[in-house]
Amino acid sequence: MQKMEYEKMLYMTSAGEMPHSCSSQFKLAAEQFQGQGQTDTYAAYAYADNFDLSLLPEDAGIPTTVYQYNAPQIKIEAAWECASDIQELPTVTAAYASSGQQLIPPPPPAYPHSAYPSPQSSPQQSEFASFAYGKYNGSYDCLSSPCPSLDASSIKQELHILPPSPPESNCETPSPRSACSDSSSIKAEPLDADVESFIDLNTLLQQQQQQQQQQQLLDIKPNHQVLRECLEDTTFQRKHNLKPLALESFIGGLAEVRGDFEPVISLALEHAKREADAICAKLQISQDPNAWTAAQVHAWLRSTLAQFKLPPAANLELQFSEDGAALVLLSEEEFTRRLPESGSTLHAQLEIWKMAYADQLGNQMDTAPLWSTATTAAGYQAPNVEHEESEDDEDMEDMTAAPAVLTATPTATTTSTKRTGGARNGGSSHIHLWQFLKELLAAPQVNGTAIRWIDRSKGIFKIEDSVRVAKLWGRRKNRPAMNYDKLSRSIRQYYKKGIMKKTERSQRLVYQFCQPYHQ
DNA sequence: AATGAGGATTAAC
DNA sequence: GTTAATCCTCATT
Repeated sequence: MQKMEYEKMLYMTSAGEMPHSCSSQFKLAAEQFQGQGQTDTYAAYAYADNFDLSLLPEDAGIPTTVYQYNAPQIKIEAAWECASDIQELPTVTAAYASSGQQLIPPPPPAYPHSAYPSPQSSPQQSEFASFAYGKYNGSYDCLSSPCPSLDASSIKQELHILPPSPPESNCETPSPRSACSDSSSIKAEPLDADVESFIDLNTLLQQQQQQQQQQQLLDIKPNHQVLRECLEDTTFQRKHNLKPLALESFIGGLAEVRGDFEPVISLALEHAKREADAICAKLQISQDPNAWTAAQVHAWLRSTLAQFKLPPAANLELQFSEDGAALVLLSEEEFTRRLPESGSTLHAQLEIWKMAYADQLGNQMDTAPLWSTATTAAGYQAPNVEHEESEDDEDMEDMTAAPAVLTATPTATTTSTKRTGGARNGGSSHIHLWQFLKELLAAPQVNGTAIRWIDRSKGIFKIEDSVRVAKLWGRRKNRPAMNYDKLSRSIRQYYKKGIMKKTERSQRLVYQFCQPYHQ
C-alpha cells in the first residue's frame, strides 16, 4: 500500500468511483455537520477539490494524521465505502476499550446502529451530491488512517467545544442550498424539551461558507504554498497528539473508522429525524412514510418542494396517486421522470425520512436491552466480550456502543429519553417480509452488510448474511426462533404470488423483486 | 453443510 | 381468506 493506492483512495470519490451505495441523501445529512470541528485550517485542505497529490510527501512521510482531523466528515463516506467489508464489529468498539484514551462514560445510546448511506441512490441523484463531493472530495486519505490516537471520544470532544446554537434559530432544511426563508413554515414545534439542543444549520452553513472561502483562497495560491507549508507543519499533530500512521494498517483501521464516524452520523440522523418530526407535526402525518395516505403524500411533497425552494408542481395530485407505502417504492428514476426538476431531491429526501424512521425502529427494537448489556457501569466494555445470554444481540451491541460515545454531548442526549426504548417492534409487526427486506436494503445502517443490492434497477439483491437477516426479521416479528430456513420459505411463497423470484441464472441467496414490487 | 424447493399444518389477524 | 411461521422431505450446490 504505497502512494498509488493512497492516491486511488484519495480520488475515489471525485473519479466517479464512489460506490453507488454512497448516496447523496446521506451526504446531505452528513453535510449538516460538516461545519462542526472544521475551524482548523487543515480541514480546508482536505476539502480542496483540486487537491494536488504531487504535494503530498513521499510515502514514508505522509502526514496522514494531518487529515485525520477531518475524520468525522471523511469517515462518513469512507466508512460506507468499506462498510461492505466490515462484518465483524467487535474490533470497532474494542478500540474504545483499548485505546487508552480517556473515555467519557456513555449515557444510553440514542442510536443503536451506525448510519450508513442508503445504497439506493446514485451519486447524481441530487444537487446535494456535487456539493458534498466537492466538500469531501479528496478526503479519502483518511481512510488510510486507522486513527489509533483519535477515537470517537476525541471527536466528541471536538464537537463539544463548538459554540452552542441559538435554540430558536433553526434552519432545519438539510440542504445547504435551502435557505432559511422557508423554514418558518416547517419550523420545529417544541415537541419536547430537547429542541433547545437543536443543531443550528445557520451556524453550520456559516462555518461552511467560511471554509469555502478558505478553500477559494487556497486555490488561487500558486503552487499551493500554504498547503505545502501546512503539510510540512507538524504542530497540528503535536497539538492533537497524533502519530503518523502506516498505510498498511488501512484494513485494520476500517473498523475503527466505522466506530469513529458513527457518532457524527448518528448526529446527522438525529438532525434529520428532528426535522422530520417537525414536519410531521406540522402536516399531521406519520413519521413512517409507509403510513401516509395519498393526500398526506401530496402534503409532504408540497412541503418538501417548498422546503427546498423547488418549483411547485401544478398537477402533483395527478402525478402522484400513490399512498405512502407505494411512494416509498418508487425509484429515483420514477421521481425524476415525473418531476424532472425536483424528482431527485424529493426522492433523496424521502430516503432520509425512511432512514430516519428505520433508525427509530431500530432503536425501539434494540436500544434498551442492548444498553443494559453492552454499556453498564463497566463503562466501555469491549463488545466482543461474550454476553452469553444474548448471542443474538451481539451484532447489535457492537453497533450500539460506538454511537453511545456521542450521546454524552448536549446535542445528542436528547432522543435517547424520548424514544420508546424497549418497546419491541414498535407496532410494525404487520410488515410483510418483502417490505422488510426492502427496508433493510434501503437502510444499511440497520442491516450492516447482511443484505445488499446486486442490481437495484432490476430489483436483484443478495442476502449476504442469511443468519443475520433472519435474526433481524425475527426481531421485527418478535419471532426469536426465526431462521433463514423459515425466512426463505416465506420468500419462496412469494414466487407464486409474483412478489419475488429467483434470478434468471439462479444464484444462492440472490433473489429478485418482481416488477410491481420494485420499480 | 448450506441452500433451494415445495407440501402440509398451524396460528394470527 | 391471507399471510407467515413452522416442520418436513428431498434435491442441489
